[in-house]
Amino acid sequence: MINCLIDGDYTTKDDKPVLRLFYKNEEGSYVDEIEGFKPYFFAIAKDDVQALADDVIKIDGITDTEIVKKVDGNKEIDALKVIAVHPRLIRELRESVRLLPTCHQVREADIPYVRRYIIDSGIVPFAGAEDVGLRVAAIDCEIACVGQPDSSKDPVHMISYADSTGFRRVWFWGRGDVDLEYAKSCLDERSMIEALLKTVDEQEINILTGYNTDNFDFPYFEGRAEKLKMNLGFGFNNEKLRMERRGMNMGAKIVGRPHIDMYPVCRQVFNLPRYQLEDVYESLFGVEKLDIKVSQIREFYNSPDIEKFKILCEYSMADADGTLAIALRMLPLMYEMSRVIRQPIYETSRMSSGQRVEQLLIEQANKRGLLVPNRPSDDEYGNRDDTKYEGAFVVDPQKGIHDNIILFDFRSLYPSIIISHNVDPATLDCGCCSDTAEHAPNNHFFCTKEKGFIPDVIESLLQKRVDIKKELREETNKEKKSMLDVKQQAMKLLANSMYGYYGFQRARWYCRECAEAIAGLGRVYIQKTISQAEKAGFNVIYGDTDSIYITRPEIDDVDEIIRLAKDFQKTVNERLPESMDLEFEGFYPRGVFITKKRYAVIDLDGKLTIKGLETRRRDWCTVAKDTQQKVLDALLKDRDPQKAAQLVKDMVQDIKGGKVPLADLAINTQMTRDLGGYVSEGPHIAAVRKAMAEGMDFKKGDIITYIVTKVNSSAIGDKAVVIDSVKEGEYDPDYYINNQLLPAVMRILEALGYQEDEMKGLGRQTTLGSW
DNA sequence: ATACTACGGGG
DNA sequence: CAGTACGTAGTAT
Repeated sequence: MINCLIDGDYTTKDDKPVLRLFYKNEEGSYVDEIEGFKPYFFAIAKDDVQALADDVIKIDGITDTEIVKKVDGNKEIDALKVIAVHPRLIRELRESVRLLPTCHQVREADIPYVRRYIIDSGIVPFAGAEDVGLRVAAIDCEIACVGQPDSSKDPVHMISYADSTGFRRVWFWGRGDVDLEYAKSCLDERSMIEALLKTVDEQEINILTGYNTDNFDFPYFEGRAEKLKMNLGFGFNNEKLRMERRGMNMGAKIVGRPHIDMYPVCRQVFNLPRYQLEDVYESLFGVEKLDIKVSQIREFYNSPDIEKFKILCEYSMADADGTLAIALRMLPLMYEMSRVIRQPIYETSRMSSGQRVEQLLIEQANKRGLLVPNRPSDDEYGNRDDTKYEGAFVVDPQKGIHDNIILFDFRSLYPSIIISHNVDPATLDCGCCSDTAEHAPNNHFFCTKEKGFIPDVIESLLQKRVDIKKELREETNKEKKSMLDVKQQAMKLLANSMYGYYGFQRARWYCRECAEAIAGLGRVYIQKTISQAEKAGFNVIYGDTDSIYITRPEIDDVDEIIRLAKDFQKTVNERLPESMDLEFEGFYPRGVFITKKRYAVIDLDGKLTIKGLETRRRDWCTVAKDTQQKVLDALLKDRDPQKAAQLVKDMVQDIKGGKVPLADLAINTQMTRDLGGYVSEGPHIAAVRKAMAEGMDFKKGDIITYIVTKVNSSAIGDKAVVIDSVKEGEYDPDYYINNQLLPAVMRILEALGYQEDEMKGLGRQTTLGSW
């Protein structure tokens, strides 16, 4: 019988912690309660560990101490294991211990109780997840409101639901039945929400998913539940939904029935210019998902035309269906990640790659008796150098438009470098190998006698990956094959993150010298690869750290180019050590390269990858965003720089002529605090102050929509006026040309030899035609 | 020059 | 709840 751990938390009974582990097996779901696991951390003595032990045991709340042998960096030491009554006391206790005169420092005092238990117990979360029949449901809600949805006023009007058993529903209220099989009319908002809760429970759902549900749907539900005095028992045994702060975002935590928001997962795994549900769906499945404009939700919900209302139902259903499809594709990767880093999926799915690597290292360190380094304090963090390493490989791009581009990726080279050179903070510049070890270009070297911890961890990851790939080759069952493929992907993602982790300023195992050494050593391989590419007739147009873009300008036949590139890749990989791999990342029919870190390429499906040029934010006006998009389309789709330049010139004239509608010039910025809370006030707040003087009302959380008007002042704030107080044509053309339109498009057109003055109709024609 | 504030996804 | 992102860009000061 496989018992698959899907979640865990703890409660308190008689002032003692009780772990609750939520499992699913073939027979159903159950909870395992565990008592008696005591929280602990470590203390290191100034000089006398026994004296420290004598002091520590006197502190209230500490039940026991134990002197244990631990390895710290490369020294073996006597550490004091400090055992406490309850996890919630740890914060205070670690301070008391840290301040003892006999104490040098405390360690591992910030590892949450449940995580610590999973590490110590050896339990693997999501073991057998693919075999116990986990049930996944996706939900989505619609609010038919004017302006910003506000949970204290606007009710939820529609909820859609789709689960992995094939059950689908759209619930709504305030309208009569429609002839759609899945659509059900409810009495009111309350009974609609109750229908959702009941369905989740009756369908025995294990994993709840949604899209941006952490920051929208669930907080909104919570606001409504407060208003309606309802309990949101989304969890196993009706455990309540709980919103928690995770950094600057929210996390919707549902105990026993983990909620996985697909938005952060997709951001992690895919590289797209935008991450709207429609974008992700299309990039995964290659077909468009039904989509309607936000303003149409209210229009269709209130429309007397039943057909329009039906479109709204279909749209809502498509959102839940689409989210479920994405979840079913992505969750296996998250299950495997959870298994490898041995953490609950709620946390795993929301971690950055750095945090995942760190979690793996914490688990592995514990297994090997190594003390985990502390996280850097704010001071240490600030002092860690974030300038670019000298060793990193970046070349200035060949500016302009290029055709038929191949992207190769070196990221997979770095794990092998870490292993072969034994790159680790504890082996760095050891006392014994200065003469014998090979020195990296940054002049550092690594011990050749003692194997480092991190190289060892990566080696076992890569070994596992080799084993999985072998299994994969022998497996014939399609489902099992894809399961194995996901597993090897997880190993690769973790192994490939380690280089970045060394340079990550918040890392416990931060080591700038290590990151620099890896980049420097990698450069040798990269440069060798580049000269091989050039020898093979390729033109290297851009390279940055771990990737190169190459072309064959003289060949027109795309298949031929791809064939040559793959031949080249094969030759390179044959000469590389076995564990190293140059990867074929993609083929792009066209790209425009501007400067380091700034370029855009288009793939065969017409999808753009844009780096360093993004203006797709609500604090840019539509004119700037749209014109930039049109410029990129003209360059990448039509290969027509003159068309790109002309449409910018035309837009400049339109703006100058006062012809652009205010809606296209509106800038949206959120008021994130109360008026009194600002130290520095941006244009949106200046606009709010003016509007309030005229009797309008604004509050924290509102999105301020403003126009920059013609006022004789150099401060943008003086010119900013909320859109309702501005008449058509009363905008400041200079601002929109110089601060919105041109910044957005010139970063691209510059690379093609165009200058600002020319766009404004001032300068002469310069290098036109030569591009 | 430095500090502050905002962006993403969702309706 | 033993844990509070992230990297970057525009504007104010």
